Amino acid sequence: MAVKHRVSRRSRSRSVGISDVAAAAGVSTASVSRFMHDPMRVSPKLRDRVEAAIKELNYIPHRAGRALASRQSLIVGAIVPTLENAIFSRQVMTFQQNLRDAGYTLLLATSEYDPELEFRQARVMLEHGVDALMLVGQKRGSEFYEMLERASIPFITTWIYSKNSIHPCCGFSHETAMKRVVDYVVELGHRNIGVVTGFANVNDRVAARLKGIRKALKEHGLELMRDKIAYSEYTFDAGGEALARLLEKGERPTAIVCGNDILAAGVLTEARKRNIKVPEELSVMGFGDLDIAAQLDPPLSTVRTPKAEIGEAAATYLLNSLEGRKTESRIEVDIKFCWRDSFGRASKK
Amino acid sequence: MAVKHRVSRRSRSRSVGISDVAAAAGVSTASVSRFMHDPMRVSPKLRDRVEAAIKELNYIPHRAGRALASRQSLIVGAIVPTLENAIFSRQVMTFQQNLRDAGYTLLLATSEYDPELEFRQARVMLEHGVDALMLVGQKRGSEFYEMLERASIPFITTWIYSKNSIHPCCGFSHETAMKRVVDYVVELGHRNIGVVTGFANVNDRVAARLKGIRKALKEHGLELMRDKIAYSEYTFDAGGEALARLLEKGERPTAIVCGNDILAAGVLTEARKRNIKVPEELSVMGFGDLDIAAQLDPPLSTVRTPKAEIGEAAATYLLNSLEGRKTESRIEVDIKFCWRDSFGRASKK
DNA sequence: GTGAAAGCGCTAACAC
DNA sequence: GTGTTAGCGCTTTCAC
Repeated sequence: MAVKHRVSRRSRSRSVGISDVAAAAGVSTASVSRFMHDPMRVSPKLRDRVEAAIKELNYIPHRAGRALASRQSLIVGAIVPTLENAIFSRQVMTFQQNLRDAGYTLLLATSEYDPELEFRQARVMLEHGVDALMLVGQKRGSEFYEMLERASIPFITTWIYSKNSIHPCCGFSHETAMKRVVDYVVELGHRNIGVVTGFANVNDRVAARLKGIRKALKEHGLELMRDKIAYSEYTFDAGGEALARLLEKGERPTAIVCGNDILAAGVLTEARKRNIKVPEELSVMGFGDLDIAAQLDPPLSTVRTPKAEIGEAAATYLLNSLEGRKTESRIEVDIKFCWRDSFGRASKK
Repeated sequence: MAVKHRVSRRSRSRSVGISDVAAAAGVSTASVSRFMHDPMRVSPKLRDRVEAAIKELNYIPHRAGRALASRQSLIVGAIVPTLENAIFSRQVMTFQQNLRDAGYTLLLATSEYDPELEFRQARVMLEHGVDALMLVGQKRGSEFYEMLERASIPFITTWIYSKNSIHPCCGFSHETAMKRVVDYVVELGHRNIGVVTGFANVNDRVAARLKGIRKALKEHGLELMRDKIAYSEYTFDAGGEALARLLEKGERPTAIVCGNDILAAGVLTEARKRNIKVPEELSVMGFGDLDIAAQLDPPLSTVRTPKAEIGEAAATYLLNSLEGRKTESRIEVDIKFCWRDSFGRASKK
């Protein structure tokens, strides 16, 4: 069976092509091509014959040929860090649906948060002749953007927004988001705030969030001490361990701000394990608003990010660019703060 | 900006191709091609010149050309129902990683559980000349399989397993899985068992699970009454509503068996809302073992399915087929029953 | 080991 | 409206 495929690919009796259809219908290949793209451009008589021939022969056009001749692959690429994080899988799904409705197909790769790998994947996509490309984040070497420039295809960076962004982008300001969160956290009386976050060196969104946190604290005359930050992988267990590390050092924080909901869930569990009451003794804040956030015990306060909207807006931007339509290239989406039971006022000691 | 792309695509000063490289290196295109595929097949002197030319010109080979000439796209397709369900996004991610390591790229589409759409997506993939295809489930019209047959590419159906499967497959028997679950549930003393499940008419795995449930009950002299089944969308809220519907009818079940963990989570929440104690008054069983299962309150009993393993095994099978290696085409993966606090003995009334 | 040249399946300019 | 034809960028015989 396995062998069959290999053999058959090579020696396959040249599968039916446009010329076979043309011959069967007694027309030229050009007419078949015209029929394929816009049936109304050929006469009814011819139309029927071509249609019949296509059905008869089970003709499936070969897009590689088409791509070569028309310089359009009708493929759009997307590279996301991972599909294990629901925010990206949701984004990709919506992206794909919108592309499909416009006749494009999705070439998908994951970078696993590895810049090196992301670059290689992008290169492969360009080799495949993608008509456009969606990326996550903006932090990458200049060779990357130069490569895109040379390919001169539209691309967009997502989960990033700044009015003055150098590149087209679609997202929100992580800095502003966290600034606002922490402003409110301080307002609730918290002074000793711990942070559980992903690794900032690999991910520009994490760095921006930290910046926002620091900014807010500074404005309130506070400072984010190094021993109040626990860097962690984006897993449930790592979140719990991160809290454990935080608790080992100095005075216990009254609030923990987390880089995402998975980490926050881990923190919640670890807190329960240690008999620390949430939110009475410890307030916990997530980020992302995964479906699970509201189901946790206690329900998790978090920041709702519009995952689907980002996927859709990215698709819309790229499609507009491809079709030559005028379109906004710095797209801000709304986030929402969801205050649930996991977060409360600072306990007065 | 938008316009720029369109214009530039059409009028782009023919980007650098293999002949440019050949010219720059003072060799034939054949030699460049040889160098690309196996540097050792050209002399060291020539090798250096070609390598330099490629760097110099930033040459990026165009795979459409290659695909046309070599009859290999180096693209593999995957169609899954959705990426919103973590089992599929996990599977896809692993699938993609394994493909990438072998030099293939992933073309991805979702069917949204719509057979019609799945068929169209599959067709598009064949148009793109995918070298192989991964699908979910086996229930589809014969035109579908005939189309694949004509394309004569290897494909595999996943989340399905049967020794005697007509098509290559990789998964487990949903029927056996649920039979074993229910056998045990009955052993725990449950006689009045409710089922919250997805829609069986669109999904062969759901149907198989129901079959397994019925079979187990029958062996124990029980029967699955129609009013003990609640069909539901695969969402959290729908799971809760499904439980509500079940409770409206007749005597309250002592156990609820769910089609997946999301539904089960909804059931759990609805039960709490109604002050029904889990597991004392109502036992709840999920399916799939998502990360959240163990975090729910109480921790959810469920069936662990090897999502990554399925993605990997599917990739391995397809790659083996493509490379002409002998390979098992009916692959069974192990599932594991996770008994956690949400499930207990039937209460004695 | 290397080059020349004939396509792969399709589109698009041009001529009718 | 329709057909002819010259490529698109690459691989792959086949000679040398």
